[in-house]
Amino acid sequence: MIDEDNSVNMENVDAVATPRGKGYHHGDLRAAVIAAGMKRLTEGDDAELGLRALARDVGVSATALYRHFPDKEALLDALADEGLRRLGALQAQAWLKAGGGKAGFLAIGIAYVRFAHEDPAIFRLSFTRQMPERYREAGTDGGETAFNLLRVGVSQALPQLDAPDVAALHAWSLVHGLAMLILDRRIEWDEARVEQVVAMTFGGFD
Amino acid sequence: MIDEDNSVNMENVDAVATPRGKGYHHGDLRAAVIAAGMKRLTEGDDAELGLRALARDVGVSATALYRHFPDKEALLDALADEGLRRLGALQAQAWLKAGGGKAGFLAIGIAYVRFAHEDPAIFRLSFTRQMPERYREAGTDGGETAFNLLRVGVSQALPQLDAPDVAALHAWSLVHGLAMLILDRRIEWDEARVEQVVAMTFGGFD
DNA sequence: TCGATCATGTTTGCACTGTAAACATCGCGA
DNA sequence: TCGCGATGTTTACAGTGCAAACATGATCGA
Repeated sequence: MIDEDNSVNMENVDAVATPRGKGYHHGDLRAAVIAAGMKRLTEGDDAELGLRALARDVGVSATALYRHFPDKEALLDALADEGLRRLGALQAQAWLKAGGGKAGFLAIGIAYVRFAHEDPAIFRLSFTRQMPERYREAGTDGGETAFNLLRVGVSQALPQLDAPDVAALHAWSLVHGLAMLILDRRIEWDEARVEQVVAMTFGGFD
Repeated sequence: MIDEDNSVNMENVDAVATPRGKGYHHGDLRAAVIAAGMKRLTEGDDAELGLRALARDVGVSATALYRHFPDKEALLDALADEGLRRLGALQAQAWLKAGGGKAGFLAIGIAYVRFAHEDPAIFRLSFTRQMPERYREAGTDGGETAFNLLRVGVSQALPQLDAPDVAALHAWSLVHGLAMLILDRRIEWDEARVEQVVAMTFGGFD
């Protein structure tokens, strides 16, 4: 149930709390725990991710989780990574649906903010967490996808730009800041307004 | 030691762990606790703000803090508020030093990001925390200062703009996103680059 | 000046948390 | 078939936020 790229195959994991084998051994606990965690993150904006609670969800003793994660932080890292992967998928989808180009670029930005609004707990967990060093070298970071999409989007949508990476960072910062401010209730969610703000950067280069 | 506007007078509060009276009663525990908390936040990027540790810093039993804060969350709220107040002060200072106008506006933005870089724990605590409802109505929020400065800066620096609040939100989102991405080590701190990115918005309206 | 009262501090204890250590069970390869 | 490694369980421990009962000392009315 874990693909070679480390992502969790969510289709075969309605197995939350459903041991595949009859008894002692679970089958694929790691995937089940991650699925249960994501479920908790999805419903209920303030997610309580206690080890014991998570273990109970899956139907297993608390310390069993230590066979698959060195500690709680590692578990949260895995959840964060999964969240980033979902975000990346949404962005790719938005890009395609908008037909690429400048419109697609704008769609990517809006998808970013919308994701934060619709799945606040996942977004917060995914980003509000110091990037572990191990991800810097290893290619396991699901978050790279998100930024790379932005970077590619910039250079494809605005090929005439002289400083594409600065522009990409600008775009990323803008949507990330918007997302965070909405998450922490500094500003209210208002899709129209978000589009206005994002368009100021994402559409205003030419 | 608490001014009428609820801010903590930090000059008279080298009294961390220094009871003013001789014995049982402390003098001004609330202020001392906040000072101790800010100290912990300043040194050491990952602040451990346990109630017991904080109480030990101040030289008082753990449960004494409950005479001044209903619970830990309230204590953290107070620390967050103090952090926002400091940020506001830095921004005001930057604005003045740059002589106001468009340059001052840009300086405000850079000060925002620099604060996040130099005092990461304070910045994170101040923002990564759902805004409590009580602050929405009451005027006790130190964070209003920060945003209001931006808003005022926008309208003063760019009076010809037709949608000043959208521009202000744009500016805020940009610097906030930059700050957060740096905090969570998604990107590295690089002052020159930050200036470039910020200038794209803060200097590029005319 | 005395004494009650109330804000402020302490002690004790409880439920809960992450996690280490020792033990149980299962699956697979020799 | 046996045994060993992977996986799961039980038990225990230190640390946490917090409630309750108690101690102290400052303040204010008689």
